[in-house]
Amino acid sequence: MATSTDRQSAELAELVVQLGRAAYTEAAGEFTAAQWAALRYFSRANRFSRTVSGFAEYHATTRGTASQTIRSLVERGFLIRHRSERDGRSVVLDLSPSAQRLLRRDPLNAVARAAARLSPARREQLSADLRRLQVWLVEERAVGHAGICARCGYLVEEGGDFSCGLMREALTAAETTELCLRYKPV
Amino acid sequence: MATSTDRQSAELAELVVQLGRAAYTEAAGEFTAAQWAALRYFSRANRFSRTVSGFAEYHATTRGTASQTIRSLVERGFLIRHRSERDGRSVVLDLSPSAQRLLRRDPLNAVARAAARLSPARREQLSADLRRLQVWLVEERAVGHAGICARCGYLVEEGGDFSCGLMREALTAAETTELCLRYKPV
DNA sequence: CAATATAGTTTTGAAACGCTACTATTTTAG
DNA sequence: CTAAAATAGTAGCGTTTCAAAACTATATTG
Repeated sequence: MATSTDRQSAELAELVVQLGRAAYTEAAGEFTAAQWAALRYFSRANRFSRTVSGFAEYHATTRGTASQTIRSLVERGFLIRHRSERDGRSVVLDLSPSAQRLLRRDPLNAVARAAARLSPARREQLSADLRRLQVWLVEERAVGHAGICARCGYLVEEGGDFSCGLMREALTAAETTELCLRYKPV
Repeated sequence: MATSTDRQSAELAELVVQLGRAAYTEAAGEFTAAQWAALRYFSRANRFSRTVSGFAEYHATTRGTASQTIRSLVERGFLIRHRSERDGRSVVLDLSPSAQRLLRRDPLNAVARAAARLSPARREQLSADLRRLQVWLVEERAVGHAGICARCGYLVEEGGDFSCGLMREALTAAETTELCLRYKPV
């Protein structure tokens, strides 16, 4: 039977989709949805995650497709390739300065601006609730998801210095707010 | 300058996108994202909105693309076409019984199930906040958006009977929870 | 050191999308 | 009342996206 909880939950899910679409729908302009997603990802991901496979995993697509998306951005000068020193097979990607500027025109900013109009308490609550949904979703599918070090179970802090217990490397304070694919909820 | 409000808002926007993508990513299986969106739309939209143009507007795409998406579903027997009586140019689309059954496997249900795990108060709050974001978003772009009669300014209620003040037609109680493109916030 | 796994690229084919042009109705205006 | 303009929908075309499979190169495991 269809309860009112069901209906309300379905409505909520639909709202999420609508808001998400609002992002790449309008004013896509110079980039496709996948390209915006990549730019956004590489602006937020930490050095362990800033790879082709990392983006593929985050964006839930194949490595082949991710490779193409990224190639187009590299060719146009928005992403810069470096060989990884940790792993000879890997490539690390960084945003170019021009891409950083472009991100200010990210269509998703419209959603962010709307979110900024909420009261701090509301925003915090909303953010926490959405994260909770994400955790539940991920549980159900038994897959990993990304998160920031500051909320990660692997983060080690001693005397004001941070490091990652999994990768066994030091982290700057700024890096603890970056996105990581090895994220494990506290 | 990048304030912490900015960062948190950006994170929130990204979460919304991630959750939204979670829908059509996994288990897309038999339908594409656009097709799921169409099935969902036609299962929720009221009789004034259940048209090709209606879906095109809701899904923020062109009528041509919407027409193709819908045609594929009609050909496969998931949507049924009727001529509109109100407007000879229009086509009204209804879900077939098999499509109604299929909707139980809508990948977006995973998000809905997660939402259902929230406490009623939390869920209500979350839903209200997301709707607020949607209103702000729409304001910024000066476009319309869909909503349900129960929260619409055109809804007229007299003595337990409902009607739409814009279309000047009677509505059943059940219809007041359907989605309408002529929606005007209270 | 061989076998296997992983990172990334390339090619290929299918599908999606949007644009433009078109038909058929309906609405508006003179 | 009729001509013009607007709207609903479809059809064809070219571009782009996407994913699958095959492939190279480096790492890891036993």
